[in-house]
Amino acid sequence: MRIATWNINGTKARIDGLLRWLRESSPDIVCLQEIKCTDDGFPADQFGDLGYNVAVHGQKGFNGVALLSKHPIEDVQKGLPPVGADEHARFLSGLISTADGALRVVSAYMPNGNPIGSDKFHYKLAWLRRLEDWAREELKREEPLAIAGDYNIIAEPIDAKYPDNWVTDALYTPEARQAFRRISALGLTDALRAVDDGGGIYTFWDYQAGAWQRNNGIRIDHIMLSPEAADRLRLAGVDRHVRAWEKPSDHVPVWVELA
DNA sequence: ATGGTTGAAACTCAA
Repeated sequence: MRIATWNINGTKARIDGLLRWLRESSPDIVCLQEIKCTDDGFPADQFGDLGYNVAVHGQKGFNGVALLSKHPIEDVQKGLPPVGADEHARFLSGLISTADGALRVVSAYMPNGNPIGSDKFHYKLAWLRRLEDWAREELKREEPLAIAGDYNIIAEPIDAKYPDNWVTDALYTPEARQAFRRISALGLTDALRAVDDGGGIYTFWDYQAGAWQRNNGIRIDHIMLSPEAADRLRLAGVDRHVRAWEKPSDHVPVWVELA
């Protein structure tokens, strides 16, 4: 079973590429971030035509996350507890029932947090604390769980082509990297790192300054697996070729294959 | 040091 995550940076602007990618890679479950539209504006019918059930937690203009699944989606949770703690649509969770049992899947869009030291930076760190609290409780269930999305964290130097360029960016601060380590230490496995820790694998290339052409990328989109899900991990990868398509997102899909 | 680009929606912000 294939689970993928993709920050599409706008549903309307990306619909052609998104449908093309869904047809070619046909993942069972897809976590989308930055859909940048309301629930009503999300083209659920077009995904339904490809055999997907849809859950959406949208917002006008910014943020917004969604789940697509060829299997039924149950027990949908919109927003990271405490739900009243922010107005941003950044967290959506669903229980996916498959032939091999239930699997909880989270589509998450972590705050960017720039500039360092600003209100946005403190919001980022507080949000990551809330995610850590949520994950700690959820892991007590000892069930298959995948927390997938745009973490907006460069966890290690090997996750950037030029790590020195990022030392003044919120994505590579000691605080953000520590938050990632705390979440990992709960018992979650970074699937791509587990399959290939050689570095040089990126999931985001800025639109500016020819970053894609220079392969000036960073790895910030992650699929984190509970022990019960990690036991079933067979493959993980990045669909970097879609970054060369017309009107691309600045992110590319990341995926895992579970037995 | 600066500027470089994109999306959504509004004449600017977030990334």
